[in-house]
Amino acid sequence: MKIEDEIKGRFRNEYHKGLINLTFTCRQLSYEFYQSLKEHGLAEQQYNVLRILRGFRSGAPLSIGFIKERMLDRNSDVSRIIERLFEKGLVSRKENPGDRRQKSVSITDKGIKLLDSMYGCEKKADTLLDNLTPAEVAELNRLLDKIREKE
Amino acid sequence: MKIEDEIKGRFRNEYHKGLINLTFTCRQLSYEFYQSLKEHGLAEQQYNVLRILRGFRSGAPLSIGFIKERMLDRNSDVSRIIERLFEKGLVSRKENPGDRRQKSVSITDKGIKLLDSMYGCEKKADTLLDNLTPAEVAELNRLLDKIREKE
DNA sequence: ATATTTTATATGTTACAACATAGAATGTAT
DNA sequence: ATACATTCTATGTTGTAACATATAAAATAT
Repeated sequence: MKIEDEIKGRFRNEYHKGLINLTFTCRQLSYEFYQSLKEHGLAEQQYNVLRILRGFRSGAPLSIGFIKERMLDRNSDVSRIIERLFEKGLVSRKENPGDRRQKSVSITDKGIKLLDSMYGCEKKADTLLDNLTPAEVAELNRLLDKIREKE
Repeated sequence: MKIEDEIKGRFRNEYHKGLINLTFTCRQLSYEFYQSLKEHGLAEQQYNVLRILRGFRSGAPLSIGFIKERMLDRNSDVSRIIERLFEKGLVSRKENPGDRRQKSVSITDKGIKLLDSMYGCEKKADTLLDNLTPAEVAELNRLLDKIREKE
């Protein structure tokens, strides 16, 4: 549906409309994805952290900072996200003897099993932009990259 | 910058990349906008509510539900956002005598003055997509509308 | 070796999203 | 008129973002 019909409001100009459209679309997609995560009891950021832990399993254990750098939001509050995953038994966390400032975090077998059972969520993520043709997705990526291209 | 270089991660496919790119770009834009709001002591949702209250001033006072319908996020916790604005003296809030379930909410003079002093924020919002040409913004809007076009 | 700076993480605060539930007022059915 | 359903708002909970500050450990300077 056109954004004008979804939002009960008017736009000052096309650029304003684009901004609202971006925000609105993002929010809807994130909501749809969240619905598929919810049944597994994971919040979005917890899922992201678990995936990083699984993805870099060969380099495990990882430090909080290493995980943080790989989050979409680099200011993510990884300490507390790990804390919640730890309480659920999905990750282990110990002091790093080599550098006692750091924590050594690893995904547990339980965490791996949970992620494996969530393959459908990964599939879901890949379908969220399904309405676009490959050429359109490429164009979308180009436009988004360009938006962020500040001098 | 291309999303591949901003994110320390790999993408399963173009669609996955598009989704991450959307999320990442949105987050960056929202952050930039937030920076311009911050100096005025308003959070993003508080600003949005104030703008709705000013925009529909002719029909004031408004109910919580009316405001909620006009928020980008229709599940917004308007009760508590209004509560915070009320504490700052930016809105008034009384029981609606016509329907005592409802609250009658209006923006105060102080609220109007604050918004007037925030004209720069409005300008800021209009520049966030400045890197795109008008044709590109139109194309972006078309793509975003199409993404949401589920049967 | 001691002092200073930097790094890694934790913690506290405010604002919000998403959700569930509760309560009062209103509308509707009988 | 009374029972039931619906509407509107408030409130409680969990998870997170953004920010500031704290603290311990490590690196560096002197």
